Amino acid sequence: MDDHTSAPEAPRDSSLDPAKPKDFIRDIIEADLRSSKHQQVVTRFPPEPNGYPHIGHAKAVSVNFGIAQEYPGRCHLRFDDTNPVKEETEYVEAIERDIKWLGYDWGEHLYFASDYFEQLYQLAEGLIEKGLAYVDDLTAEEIREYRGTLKEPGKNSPHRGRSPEESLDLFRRMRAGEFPEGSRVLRAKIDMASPNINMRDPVLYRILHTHHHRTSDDWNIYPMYDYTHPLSDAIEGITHSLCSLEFEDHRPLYDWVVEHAAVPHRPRQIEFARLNLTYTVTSKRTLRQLVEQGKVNGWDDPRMPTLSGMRRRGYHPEGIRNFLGAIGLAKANSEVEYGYLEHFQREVWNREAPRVMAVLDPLKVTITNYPEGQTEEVEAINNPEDESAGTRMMPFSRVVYIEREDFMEDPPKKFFRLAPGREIRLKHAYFIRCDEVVKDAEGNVVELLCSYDPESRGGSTPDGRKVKGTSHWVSAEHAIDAEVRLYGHLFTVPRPGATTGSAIDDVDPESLTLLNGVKVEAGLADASVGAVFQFLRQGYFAVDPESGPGKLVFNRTVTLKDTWAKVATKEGMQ
RNA sequence: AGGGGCGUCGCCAAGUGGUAAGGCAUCGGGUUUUGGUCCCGACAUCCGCAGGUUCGAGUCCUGCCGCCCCUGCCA
Repeated sequence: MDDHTSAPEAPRDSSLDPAKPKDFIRDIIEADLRSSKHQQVVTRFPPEPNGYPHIGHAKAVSVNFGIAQEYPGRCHLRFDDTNPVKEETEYVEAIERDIKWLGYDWGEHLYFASDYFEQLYQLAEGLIEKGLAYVDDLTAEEIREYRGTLKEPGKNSPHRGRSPEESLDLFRRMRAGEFPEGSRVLRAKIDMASPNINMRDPVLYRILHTHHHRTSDDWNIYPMYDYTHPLSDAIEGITHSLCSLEFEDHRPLYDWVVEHAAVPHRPRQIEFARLNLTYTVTSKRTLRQLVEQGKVNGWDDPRMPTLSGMRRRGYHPEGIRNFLGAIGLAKANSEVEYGYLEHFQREVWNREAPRVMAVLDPLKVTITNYPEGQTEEVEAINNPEDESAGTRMMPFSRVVYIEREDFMEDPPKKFFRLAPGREIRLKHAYFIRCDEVVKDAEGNVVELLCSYDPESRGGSTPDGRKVKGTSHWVSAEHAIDAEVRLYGHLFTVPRPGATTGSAIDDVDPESLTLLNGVKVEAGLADASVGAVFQFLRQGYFAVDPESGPGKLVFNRTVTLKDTWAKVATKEGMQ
């Protein structure tokens, strides 16, 4: 069975299609290539290893790796590990695994900002020597006060005029660990009156006596993002440093650092809008709260927008890539409908997923004119979209289960399924007619007594008569039990937290529905974890890792489109 | 006393002065042993608003309006 948890082949270059409109970033890159400003494009994906990657990261991944693949150049995976208090090795492993799963490859180009700590330090000394950086003794609170506000300029620190010699000495002693955390920082000397707050002598280094996941206890000072990032880009020869909109204000600082530190290469930062999805949240903080407060069952809960959650839910990386390609790349803040993501999942699974019969809410059907004790096998098509998928044999016998919602005692006009006196087809098997309805003491329908037409074997009759409905079914004697988990949106509102102020308050406590008495084809018994099937007329379902010998658990990946549900809702029937 | 961005169909999004692509959704219809898939058709006289330039403006100019981001020794 298909196990898509292994790394797929490299994504296809649909974007090389000249008919497909390009985005503003690709326009810039093509111009740079045409003018020979660059011979080859070099991008980078720079995650901080402090959380699990989610669909928002996937956009950044597909932008950076996708562009590098198209032009073609290369994309570096660089962990931005400059803050040891928040970062862990567990996350770097998760990030590497998820990028591979998405179908991208950094080859040899795996880097850590911490690899450059020594180099970065030397460049900082250079800045101090040139009088472009100084050690400041102000407290964090004082620095904040001196910074001014959005509308008022800041004022110079009393230590700003310190000589390069004195700053250098202090900086070296900071490195040596002579000072406590928070007592001093290294700052760039730029302009405390700049209208851009990022340029008001930003902090370059802070003292942190913290163990680092890679450099251990080698360092007592750690460089800030605004200093580390541009220099790492420059060191690696990144040509286009693509990041999200909130860094637009940092670009002057990015350029300042690259210009004044002693590095030869000048990368260009370009910003684009990050992905927002309705009914979901992509803030690491909120995601962490969901996990820690037990609102979900871990980072890979199928309701989570994490890539590990989506993988467990049965999402196909190709569908995610196609989605990301379809939403485009622009600078306008936007919010994409969740259903658009689902569309691309249906699109790939419709093509790929084997069809199988599973009855989610079983209703017993006894075929009264079918010989007791007899079993026969009918041939079923595995995938009408893929002839090479072939067929399989399904056991048929006197007692079968059909979906409870496929029967109505008193059907409305547009209901095409089974009802007293009506005939439907059991897919790939026979026509059956409902003769009698059996109820319990409370009046609930517990069983249907039907008769079948022996002439209709395979699903059609010699007389050519039609039925309006076709149901999936499973032989009672041969079916096996499974647990099925149905998922709805994790949140009750399209914009979690928008009105309540806290996304956690908008969590839908009923986003998970557990189904226990599900009856599935016996052939599913040895389905491998991660495999995805189409449960006929129901949707796509993925085998959950919690499955084991004698225990089958499925996660609903996405439903099929359901025109009937739409009609029924409109008619006020359901 | 601010600075940086963004506003084209319900949701994304092309468009780079020559008379509004495409996808999703929606609405009709056809095919169908999945009310799935597939196929056909409809869906912005209009581009945040108001002026102006031009033979011609979503694209240029001016002025408004609205939304997002920035005052971590986080990234």
